[in-house]
Amino acid sequence: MGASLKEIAERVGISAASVSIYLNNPDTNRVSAGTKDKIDKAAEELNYRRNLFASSLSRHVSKVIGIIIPTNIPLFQNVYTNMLLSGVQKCLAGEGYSLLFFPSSASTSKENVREQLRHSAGCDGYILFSTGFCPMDHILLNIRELQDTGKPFATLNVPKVPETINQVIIDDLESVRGLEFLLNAGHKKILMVLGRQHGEHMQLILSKYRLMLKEWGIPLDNDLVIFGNYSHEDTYLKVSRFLTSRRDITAICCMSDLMASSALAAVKSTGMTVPGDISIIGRNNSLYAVLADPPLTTIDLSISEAGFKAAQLLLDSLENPSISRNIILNGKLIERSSVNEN
Amino acid sequence: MGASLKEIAERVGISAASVSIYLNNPDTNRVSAGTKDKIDKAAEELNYRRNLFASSLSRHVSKVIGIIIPTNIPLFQNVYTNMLLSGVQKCLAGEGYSLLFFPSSASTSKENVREQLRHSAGCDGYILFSTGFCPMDHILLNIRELQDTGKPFATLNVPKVPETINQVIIDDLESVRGLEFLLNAGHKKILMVLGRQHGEHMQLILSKYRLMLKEWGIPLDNDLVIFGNYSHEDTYLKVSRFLTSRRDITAICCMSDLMASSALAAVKSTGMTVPGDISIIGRNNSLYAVLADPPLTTIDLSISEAGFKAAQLLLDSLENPSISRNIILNGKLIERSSVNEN
DNA sequence: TTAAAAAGGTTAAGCGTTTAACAGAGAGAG
DNA sequence: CTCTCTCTGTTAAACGCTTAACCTTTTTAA
Repeated sequence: MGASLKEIAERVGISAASVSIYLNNPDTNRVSAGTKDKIDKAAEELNYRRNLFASSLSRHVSKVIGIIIPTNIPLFQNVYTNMLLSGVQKCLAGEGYSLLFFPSSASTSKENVREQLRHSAGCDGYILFSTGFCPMDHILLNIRELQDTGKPFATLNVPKVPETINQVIIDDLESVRGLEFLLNAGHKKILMVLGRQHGEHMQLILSKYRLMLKEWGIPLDNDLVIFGNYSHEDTYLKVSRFLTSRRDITAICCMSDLMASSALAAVKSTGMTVPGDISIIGRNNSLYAVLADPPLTTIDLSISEAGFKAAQLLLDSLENPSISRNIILNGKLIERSSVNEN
Repeated sequence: MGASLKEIAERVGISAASVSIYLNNPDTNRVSAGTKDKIDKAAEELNYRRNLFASSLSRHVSKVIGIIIPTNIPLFQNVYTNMLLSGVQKCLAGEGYSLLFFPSSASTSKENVREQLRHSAGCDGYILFSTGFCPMDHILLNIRELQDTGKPFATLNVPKVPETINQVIIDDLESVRGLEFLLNAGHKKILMVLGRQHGEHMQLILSKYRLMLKEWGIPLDNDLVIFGNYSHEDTYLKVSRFLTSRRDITAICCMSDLMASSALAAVKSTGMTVPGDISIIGRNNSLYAVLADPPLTTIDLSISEAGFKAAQLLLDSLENPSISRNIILNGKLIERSSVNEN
């Protein structure tokens, strides 16, 4: 198929080595100007393009980063993950790196990562994404697998990862900053709309939640916590069902803007108003929040920035594998019009 | 670093070939049961994982598909592209293929694709995405580049590609089906909110638009066409500005749900109601449409299905490079509550 | 005039896997 | 007792590219 260096070399009448030398460093003085022209011409005519794999094999460097997302639900459907990816890609592409996404059919995050890594040797490094619903033992196993590759890697918002590992995390306090804001605004009966119940992330958030209620002297009411799966249908259904039985809440705190938008729709469908009757706060500062009516107060988690930084961390440790860095990103509250004082 | 076959072989006391043979085909009878166990043990202990690049080089097959998106604006930020990607990935991952995204710093789509392809030899095939704002000559050049690789490829919603090329397209009529629906509902003064003005896609849509107006005997009014860049801010601004000068329209037809949501916000901000004063129709059937208030009538383009099919096409032609197929997908109208009879 | 340096290459080994071809030892068939 | 399988391997080349080391010939400097 594609022409090889050797074919170019033959056509020009020189050795493949010379062609390689020139193509990899056009300014070289080990190839004469005339020969350079001939190489260019031959390469053009033969449609030469360098074989990434052969080149990587020889150089021990591939300029390819493996993206490890420990789930086999379809990729590219989740705003949160997409924003992370966007940041990662922006940084990596800027430095000339390619991104590789591996297939995996395994359904548990444990097996899934193992399978993705199985045929991955050759990448220069990896970025491990958090999916939010990995239990802690799986997380630890995933990290272990990654370490075993012997390649540098960084984790992206994976909770409770040892400090010796390159990581960027979005401070967990942020998860309840929305709650804090609502409490400050005088709300006492607040419905929490969280993500998947099992998974380390949610456990952290839950404990923060309980702690904060305690600080404010508000009694725990387990009915006021809804676990969901971040989808619209699910959230709409659960919030609607909740509202048929109880109307005493004055605010809803959601773990994503999408869920906040769904909650908003559910509230509106009962005839209640936002923020008149019920205040709503989201999280992520995604487009969903700005497009909602009323626009949603939310927490900007600088998600794509987190992705960018994780990629930076990885590239750093490609240069200097011995150092490892942790970056903690803080969210900031974006006030719009979905929250009233109570 | 990562252990190699040779290291396993040494530890077990056999040749690397045997290890390879066993690992690639665990049922082989060219390795004894005892040896198999030893290999497993050694592979486990040494954290062996196969080097994708070396393996691909040797086998002439990599199980890697290159994703070519002719733009260097950050990836993973556009719902439309993400939905396409999602379908592509779902199909490819299901068949054990990895996805490779190449970097490129070039800003014109022409140079951009060339650069992405430059170091790509080794992939089994490619999928070329449409960005919607490529001019025709760039498209043709891109296709040419792809052909020059000698590898199979498929194009995904790239307009006017020769029939001999694997492609899935979303029928262009769909682009104006929203318009048709509004006309049928009795609207005559319809604001069109389109995408980028230059680019083959938009030219096609424009001509369909003009044709349809002519059929309905409605005079052309160039002020009723707004070109945008698919972003919220831009759309909101342009529609708002439009509404300050003219209020005689009864409907808005948008090329994406996001733009429709932005238009909706702009309309609401003037105090007018949807669909009371102005009807709005979107396109894509994305979450934006279902979350909007009122939920938007839209055109379901089965985008992720298009991605899936393109991947299927590619895999087919990996098996049988001689055949090529075209798939045309039709959109269907999803009626919700943003359009009134006029 | 001579030594050193520059110019313009070449050779050959190596990267980690795969695979066609080969081969020795034992078992079973005739 | 020989022939042919079957088992269980091994060898060596190949994939396409890179790179350290080497080699002429020509130019330059002193």
